[in-house]
Amino acid sequence: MKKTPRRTTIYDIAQLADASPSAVSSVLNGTWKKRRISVKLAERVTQVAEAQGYAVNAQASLLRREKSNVIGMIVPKYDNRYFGQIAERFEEMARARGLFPVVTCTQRDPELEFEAAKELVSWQADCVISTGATDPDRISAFCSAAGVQSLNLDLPGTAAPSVVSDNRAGARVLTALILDRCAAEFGTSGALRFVGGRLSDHNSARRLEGFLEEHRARGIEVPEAHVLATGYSADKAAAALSGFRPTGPTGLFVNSTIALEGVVRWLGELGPAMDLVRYGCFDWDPFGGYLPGNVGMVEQDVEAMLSRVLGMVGEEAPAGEVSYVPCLLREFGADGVSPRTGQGG
Amino acid sequence: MKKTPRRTTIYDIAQLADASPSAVSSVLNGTWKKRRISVKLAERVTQVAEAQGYAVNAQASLLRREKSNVIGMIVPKYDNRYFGQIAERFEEMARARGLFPVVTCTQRDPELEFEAAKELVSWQADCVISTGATDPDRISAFCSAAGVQSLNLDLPGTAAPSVVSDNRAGARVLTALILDRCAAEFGTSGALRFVGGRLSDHNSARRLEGFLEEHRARGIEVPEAHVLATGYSADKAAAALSGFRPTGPTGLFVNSTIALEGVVRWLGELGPAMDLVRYGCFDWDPFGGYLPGNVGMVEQDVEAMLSRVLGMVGEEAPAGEVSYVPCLLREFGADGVSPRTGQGG
DNA sequence: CTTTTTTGCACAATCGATTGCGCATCTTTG
DNA sequence: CAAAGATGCGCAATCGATTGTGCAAAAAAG
Repeated sequence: MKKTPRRTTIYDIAQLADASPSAVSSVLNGTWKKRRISVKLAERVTQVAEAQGYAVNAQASLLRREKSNVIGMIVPKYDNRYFGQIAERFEEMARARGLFPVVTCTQRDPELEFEAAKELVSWQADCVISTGATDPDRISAFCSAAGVQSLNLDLPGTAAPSVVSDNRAGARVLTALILDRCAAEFGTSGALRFVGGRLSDHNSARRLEGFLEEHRARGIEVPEAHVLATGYSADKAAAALSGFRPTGPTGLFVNSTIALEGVVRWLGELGPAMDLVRYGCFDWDPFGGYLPGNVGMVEQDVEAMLSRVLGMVGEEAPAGEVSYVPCLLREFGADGVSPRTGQGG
Repeated sequence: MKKTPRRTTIYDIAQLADASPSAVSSVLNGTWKKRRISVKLAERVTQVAEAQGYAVNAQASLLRREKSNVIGMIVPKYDNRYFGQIAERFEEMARARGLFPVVTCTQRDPELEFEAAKELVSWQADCVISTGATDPDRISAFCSAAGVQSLNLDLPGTAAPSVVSDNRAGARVLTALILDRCAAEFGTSGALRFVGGRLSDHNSARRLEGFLEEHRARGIEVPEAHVLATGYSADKAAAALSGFRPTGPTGLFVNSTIALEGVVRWLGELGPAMDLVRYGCFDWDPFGGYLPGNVGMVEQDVEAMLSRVLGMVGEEAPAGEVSYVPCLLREFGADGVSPRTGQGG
């Protein structure tokens, strides 16, 4: 355990174990049976390597190989349950498939997204997955020029295959739940308000579709003023609601947990009028169910999305193809447990 | 934009730009002035590279360099605000310092932690940061044998310098807050209950110290049965409380947001008795402030911790040295806003 | 005891970028 | 116009691991 100025290499080990570098290499990477190295030498090498605290130089190793098994993912944020789960489960599932996951967080910054993707290509990633990217097509174009596969997750693109939640169906089921609960608890069920997100965003647009669809199916008209998709931040959601003081039963469709933060802030300032409000949220958070007035949340099926996207790694698929994954609805307060699936066409 | 079977290399570019590979290399990595390459050639090369969608082969590049500027971090989970923030801010801050952050999530699995650290060394990381690691010393030993710097974050080790929150002081301030609020709202202030975590865990042990210290300072004795540090999970926290039905004013010190999930579950089953309960939580979550009965949360100062730990990269520091970072207290319900600092000695 | 086969291992080229060195050409100086 | 210096760029070695190939020695076959 002396301080070596340079890291130990297979050459050092070769010398110590009285073997050749090629023998050492094959022993340490497991190809030694095929190279007919004796068990005796293999054990000797392994021991020396262990004793020296050897770790392969991934750079040298990957430089020589043709496949890197590195799989890159860019993610906008780690600070909410959804993306946190995606990153965490992705690493786990990729590892289970013998791949080397490299995840990097790009803060919803389009420029950073592109730089990060480029960096992943530099690291010889075999595939780059763009999660919730603002400009996935730019990334796909670059990857395709570099001969690297790219896939989109959470937000679709046109230049690579995409896996996204079935936002429309999920939103419709959530809308139905909120309307039902308002009806059950208040007897009345006017049009809900749609809070948070931005309609230029694909997912928000799909959710609004589902939201409107369910209203239409019930013959409820949604006034334009009920659509408060003013942006992705707690402040913006709170600001959008700030002028509104409910005087009767009120239902909200909250579009993301970040918007939910703004909604509960607004609720807190409402005083007793807050008892007139019921809401549901698209996206799940463990504390969501304990917030007063919350009737349910939609959880996106991260596991299913990831296994679908990982199944596409190394496969050919048409560029614009979009694969929809059903969401799960978690209802609170009524029976409280069993999630029902936001299936649908 | 034709599909190249192999990625573009400097040799391809050299040919297209009618230059030598060494010229191309120096142009693309910015050292071309020092190598007296003409602006004309530099521009030509840059253009060809752009047109070909060139991205350096990081493997080849790093193999030749002596410093990689790669800085690795292992993190137990992404699924709570604290670690999510750490990962996210770490990437940002490291990048700002010209480093290449590589973060990997190890699920609190000691074996996986070690494997991940080894992998980071393979990637030629100049420094490995172990965050919340169960066995940081093992990682440090390996790194030191490989000649790689290692640092500990969140949980201290003895084989490398550590940066941790001042858990004791933070816990004491939180304890004081809960006791004060119980006194203010109920008039009485018996001993709180300490819920969640495990005392074999360094941070939990320090927090319990602060908890007991504040009680002692107020002359309040803490019955042994009030310490419910039964583990790190919502279920365990809920189970620890399940037999308990408060009959009078009750205060809880909740040790982590994961335990808080269990506590609010328990609260939900309490019915009206839940109005007798006030609690505070060590660790912050954006929805925490809206949970009924929550008087405050301690937020660890991620920014400060990271800038301190990043400041140690490349520096010599005594192995066992522990650097304590003050926490921030966020109070809810009373004035609700200004965080006061969990300073103290 | 040969010939053939198998076993066990080493040699050397290679992956792509970096970089010390050196050689032309061009410019300036005396 | 020659000598000295500056400018512009290419050559080739190098980083550490992988892998096709080849060559002894040992074992098996005849």
